[in-house]
Amino acid sequence: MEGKTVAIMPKAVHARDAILDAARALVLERGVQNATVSAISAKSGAPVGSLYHQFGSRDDLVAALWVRAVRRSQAAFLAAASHPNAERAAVEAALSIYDFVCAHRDDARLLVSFRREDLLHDSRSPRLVRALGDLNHPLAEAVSDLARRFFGRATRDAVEQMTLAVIDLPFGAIRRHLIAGAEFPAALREQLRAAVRAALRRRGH
Amino acid sequence: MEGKTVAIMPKAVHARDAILDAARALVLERGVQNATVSAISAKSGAPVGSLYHQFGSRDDLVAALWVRAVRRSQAAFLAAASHPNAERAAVEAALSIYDFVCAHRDDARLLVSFRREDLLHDSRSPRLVRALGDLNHPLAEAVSDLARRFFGRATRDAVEQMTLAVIDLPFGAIRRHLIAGAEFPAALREQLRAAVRAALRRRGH
DNA sequence: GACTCGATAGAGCGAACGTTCTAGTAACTA
DNA sequence: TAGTTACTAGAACGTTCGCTCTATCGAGTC
Repeated sequence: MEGKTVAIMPKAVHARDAILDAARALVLERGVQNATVSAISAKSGAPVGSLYHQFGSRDDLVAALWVRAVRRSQAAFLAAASHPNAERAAVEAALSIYDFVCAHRDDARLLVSFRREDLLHDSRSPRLVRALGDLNHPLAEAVSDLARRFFGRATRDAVEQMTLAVIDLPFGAIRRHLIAGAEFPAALREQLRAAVRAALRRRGH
Repeated sequence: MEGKTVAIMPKAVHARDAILDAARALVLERGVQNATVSAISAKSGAPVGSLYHQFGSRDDLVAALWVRAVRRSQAAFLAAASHPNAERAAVEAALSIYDFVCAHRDDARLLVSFRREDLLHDSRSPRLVRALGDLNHPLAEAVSDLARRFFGRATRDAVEQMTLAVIDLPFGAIRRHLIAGAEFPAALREQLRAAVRAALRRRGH
């Protein structure tokens, strides 16, 4: 046997975040299907057995990657949405999505690499379905609350309109640039703000 | 060789469109990776050999599926964008995306199932790269023209702003509902129109 | 030192995939 | 009829994938 690096380093447990970072890099490089178990193993240095010991399956590993990015992106949104003034809360929450994308490019690019639904299509594991379903609860509640405060009610239509303004429009505004890997146009943030305001103003309920 | 006039091709037993429809159904059912060659073969009735005879490879087949949907979605957009009044042309072009999604649900759902980039990540075939790259030219030209007519110029910033208004915002507005498979909220079209108008009004160049 | 136990390590398994291969068929040409 | 062409047909191949299995390591406890 070759005199391998035995006993030189104190045994370092392969950190969960380091493994997820490796997986994320692979996804951003060539798409989800490029993050194979052996590729993640090679990139992170953690052997296959360790990956299964920590994550259970490849699906769960990718789901954990997704969950981490979503959690990170929600933090700023929830903070902005709690502004006492309802309109400012809504507009700032919408822009917090834009700002998150600027500040955390890799996680944001991951979130436009595939869809939550793509993780569930097999729906093999009910635990995974639950985890991913519950993920959106804090966000849905915040949007509902915004609708109640801004429109005076949280009917289905009101919540839909609020969702369009503070989630769908920001998402649409950044997606193309994010995928292309390009810098954002200088004026984009203000144009988005105008669009969000307009989507809030028109009340159909 | 020269004398060979318009050859009457023996019509294929398994029509190209029928095969693509089968592939589309598989993608919509469980995502792109569910559209395996053998699954497409089983669903369409065309044997594997025929698929390779007609499409060359699985990548090319999926690309053809994508191209067909994109071409269909562009037709209405280009027609709407040619309206003599520049603002109406822009707004109607944006709404034509919304309308296409309502009228051609399956092709629209396909277009939000994965990204053009996911077809290119391997970039094995330069021909495929070209075909997918050229796909957007008509659209890019139309948007450029809209920017010139509406803003008076087609600078990078003006084109970016027009793209945001007539493509990114409509895309963001419909994506979530399309993925969920839900009916669209009744007021969505008018809210989108307001957002598009707002995104056009603010000029930063 | 002896024992325990969670984490490390990677060779190897069965299944599924994209692709190829060779044979066969129907329609048109001459 | 014989030949040509465009397509049908599906068994078979080699690769790669997710995952399992067994052995080992090393820190903590006695």
